[in-house]
Amino acid sequence: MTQSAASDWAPDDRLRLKPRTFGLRPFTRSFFLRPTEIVARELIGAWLVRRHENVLYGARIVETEAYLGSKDAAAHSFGGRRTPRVEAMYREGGHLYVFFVYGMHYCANVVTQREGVAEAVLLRAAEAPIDSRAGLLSGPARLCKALGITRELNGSDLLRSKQIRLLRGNAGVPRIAVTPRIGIDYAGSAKEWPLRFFDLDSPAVSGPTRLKKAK
DNA sequence: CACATGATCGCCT
DNA sequence: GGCGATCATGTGG
Repeated sequence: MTQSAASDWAPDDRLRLKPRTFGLRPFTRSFFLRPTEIVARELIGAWLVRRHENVLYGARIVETEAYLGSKDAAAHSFGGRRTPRVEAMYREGGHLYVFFVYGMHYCANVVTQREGVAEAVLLRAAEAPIDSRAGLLSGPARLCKALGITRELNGSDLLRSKQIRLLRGNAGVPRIAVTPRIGIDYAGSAKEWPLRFFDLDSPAVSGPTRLKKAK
């Protein structure tokens, strides 16, 4: 097989969690039921934690994008589209939506809003616990590859799954920048909506690190 | 059934 | 800045 499976994942030791992150606390469900752009902003600094053979690995999220469901031409659920692929986006906030793109990459999203409302936050980049500059988690597909996120984890509950969870950050409020989203040229006027958020102080952000001046 | 395309990345110029 | 890899998915016939 040429396509990677979560069960084949060989974690990088640089993602092994350090003792200072062992005390990270969980999110409440209600965190994910608020407006998606708020959740996207507040997920900067949160930790995505993965278990492999009883060892914990993880990374600190530094870049996200909000996708606003049926009114957002960039969202897979635009216009109320509901197909088997998008189904996980319709779950209650706090679940994971994983999709496959370009024949070789996975992307991971955190579902927001109540069940039946298909909005989500794309995880675009994260920092490794040891070396924040390593770049192995910079970009949505590399983030998935480094953490072994594949379709097998699609639909996971990030508050309860044994395999993958999301935990609150413990390092204070980061300085946040806001720009339009990346890679959605087909989305008409929605492509200019300011829905990409990143940690201004992180070296692991994937795309442009400043907003182009208008005109 | 056939076909067009993408929420990307890495390598090339 | 450009382009090829590579295939699941959605759409249309």
